[in-house]
Amino acid sequence: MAKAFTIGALSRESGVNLETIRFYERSGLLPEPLRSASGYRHYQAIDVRRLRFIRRGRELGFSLEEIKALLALAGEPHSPCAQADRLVHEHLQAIEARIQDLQRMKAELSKLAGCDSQQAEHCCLLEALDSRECCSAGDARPS
Amino acid sequence: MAKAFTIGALSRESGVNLETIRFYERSGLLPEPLRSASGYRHYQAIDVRRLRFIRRGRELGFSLEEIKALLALAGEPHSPCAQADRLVHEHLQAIEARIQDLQRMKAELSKLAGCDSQQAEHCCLLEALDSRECCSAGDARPS
DNA sequence: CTAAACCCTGTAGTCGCTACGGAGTCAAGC
DNA sequence: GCTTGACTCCGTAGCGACTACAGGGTTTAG
Repeated sequence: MAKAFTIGALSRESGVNLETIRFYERSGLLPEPLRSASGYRHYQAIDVRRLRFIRRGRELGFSLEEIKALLALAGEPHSPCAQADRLVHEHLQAIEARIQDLQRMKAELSKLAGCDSQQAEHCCLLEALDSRECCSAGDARPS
Repeated sequence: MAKAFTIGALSRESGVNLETIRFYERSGLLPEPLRSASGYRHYQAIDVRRLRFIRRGRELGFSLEEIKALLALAGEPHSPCAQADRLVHEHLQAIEARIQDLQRMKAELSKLAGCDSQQAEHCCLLEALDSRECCSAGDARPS
């Protein structure tokens, strides 16, 4: 009755790479599935759901450890979800910090871009890396 | 005359971890330095400068391979800096893409945050991971 | 002279996969 | 029954950018 999937079918169904599925099993994110006589893994619908959960978590930037924790929380129907909420908030903060980081990089890089000197020794871009000064700084050379 | 640095001094001077310096040497970013009779590395001021260049590149998010390329360009005084500029532009695009990515994550996570159900089975947060639906979706529960 | 601080090499761990090699298994067509 | 091709198995190694040992040798200050 219950439809069984081979690992290839599970991969197609869940959108998770086949080798990644085996990796998740080794990592303890997926339980060890039943096996056929010849040792082939056999999965059920619930595994598709679990894998999609994991995939979605990855798309949202959670680490595998965080996803493991979320899965454990989801499996405990009577535990409060405050912990899950805390995980989300921490993760949000990490993402915001990362965005700040990248925006700082972007701003600095934008200042460097557009140098078209014909000689590397006058390239404000390479100089900027050298000296932390940018084209627009006091002793800038014409570029 | 030329002040020589041990690896520890170079580390303090450049702000790059001592083990990382050795790693950069193995990776071909730093030339192999002179050695004392007992095998200790001896560095010069130019190495401090080179390491700072690398550090600055890392702060701007360049990969070690990209930094290697930039260093090569900086060492070629007569080559045009157009190549360096292209590297910077490509890197800028990658950063912008990454920011977009993170902002998408942030937006989705923000929708999930704030659930305070007392039971995981009603936690919109975990459900959202399960079903791709969020609290604010049609069948949202009071939270 | 001794102890602390430094340095050496080589190797293994992190994270989240991905890719291989070399084997065994299964289903379909002839 | 036999072949072919697609699938699966396992174990291991690679990526990038470090970081952290272990188990030694060296230098320096008191």
